[in-house]
Amino acid sequence: MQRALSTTEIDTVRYYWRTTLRLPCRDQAASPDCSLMAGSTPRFEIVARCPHTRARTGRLHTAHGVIETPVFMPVGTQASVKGLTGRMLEEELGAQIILANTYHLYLRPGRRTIANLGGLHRFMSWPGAILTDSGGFQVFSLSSLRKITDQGVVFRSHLDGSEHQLTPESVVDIQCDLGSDIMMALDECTEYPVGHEHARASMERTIEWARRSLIHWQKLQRRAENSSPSVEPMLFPIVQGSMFADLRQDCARRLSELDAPGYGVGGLSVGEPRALSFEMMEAVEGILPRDRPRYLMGVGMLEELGAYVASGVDMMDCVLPTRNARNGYLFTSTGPLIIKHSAWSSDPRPIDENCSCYTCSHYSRAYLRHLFLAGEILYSTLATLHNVFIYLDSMRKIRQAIEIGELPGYLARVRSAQGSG
RNA sequence: GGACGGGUGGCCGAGCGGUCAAAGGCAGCAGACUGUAAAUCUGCCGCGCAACGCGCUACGGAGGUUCGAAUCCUCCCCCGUCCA
Repeated sequence: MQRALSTTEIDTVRYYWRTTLRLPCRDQAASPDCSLMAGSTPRFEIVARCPHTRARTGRLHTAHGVIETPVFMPVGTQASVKGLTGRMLEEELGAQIILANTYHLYLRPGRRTIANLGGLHRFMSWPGAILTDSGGFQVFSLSSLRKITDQGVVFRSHLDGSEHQLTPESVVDIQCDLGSDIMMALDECTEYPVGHEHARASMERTIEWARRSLIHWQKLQRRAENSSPSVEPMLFPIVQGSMFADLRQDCARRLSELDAPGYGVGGLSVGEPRALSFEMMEAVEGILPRDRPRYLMGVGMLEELGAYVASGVDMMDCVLPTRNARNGYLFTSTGPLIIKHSAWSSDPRPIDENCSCYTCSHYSRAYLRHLFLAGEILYSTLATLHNVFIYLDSMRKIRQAIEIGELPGYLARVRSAQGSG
């Protein structure tokens, strides 16, 4: 299970990415101008690089639109960003891409149901791009309900207890059925803390699974060569290695050989101190190909987004804006606001006076507090709308700051404002 | 007027001689949440303290029985249902 890729395998996979996916070759893409060469549509164009940090802005092309990076992707695990309609996501929030989850949708309503109804986009009426997580996170979060084997993961369904095996190959198949724009390879999201040896074994398995995923995906593509849509889905492998820089780097190096269209960095924010998460991201930043998007999975707090972008992250997702909204934790430009606090019981101000979201331009803290305490459904919608807005708006501002070369100044201003609330 | 049933901490409601400052729920007050088993979970929640202990006040009111009463007895005051 820990064997290295054979040269032939690496070549096949590389060939596949460059032809079928029309990826620019890595050397070309090292220069932003080259990556825009005529005659081929690069999947990821770098638009601007920050002169002071590792940050960059870019454009990631999918069958469901172009994604401006760095991007924050709202999480819609069960084909729903909880509390929001597609129109809110699209029109109020300007979201370009959201997440959904393979494990959850496989269990319910099932891959065939979604495929028969025209795929996930049509099923949930979402016109933008969809990234599907593989179920690797559930290896971590449902650890009591699964068993890892070399073949894959056997889950006992959290819904009805039935047994299901997910393999790197089947997870690609399911994501194809769903019609994902960006598929994630099955990985093992390691718990924290673990010893070096455990982390190494887990990382080796993740690499092996990534290799199998890519080869399987390539076979599927060959079979469907003639009926391929103009823009194919992408498949991202995931860097693991727990909190060990040497393992992270080894993993990044070996996954880079696969020449994938993008890379996930997983297994962070699983309980470790924040400084470690940054350290792990920084450890792999210089190793992952610079011309491919890097997706930092499951991260983070509003005030951390900029720092991760500065360390070279292009894509992020996190349940915090949606889950915390429902639980009464609202993000603002001046720090968190806990809506249930009695201090807001008759406060006419919006959640955040600097925010231009629908919620902030129509409703007071007092009203939202009332809705929260009364258990009204509307609360969740308005709160989620606000939290997701402020995340996406923050990313918009980060992109602008990068493009005018002023990211460090912007980040410093955000930091000082966050502490002033 | 009579017969039952009942009055418990902000509310509902268990307890029916000691282990009761009194279960549980709600409300209230705070905290947590990071590729979502989450509209969830945790803590506090009579008052006062040099507070993992002590003191005070408390189960409608007043007496009583008992080493000991929210729990048993007597009277009184309320509330509900039914019968006149």
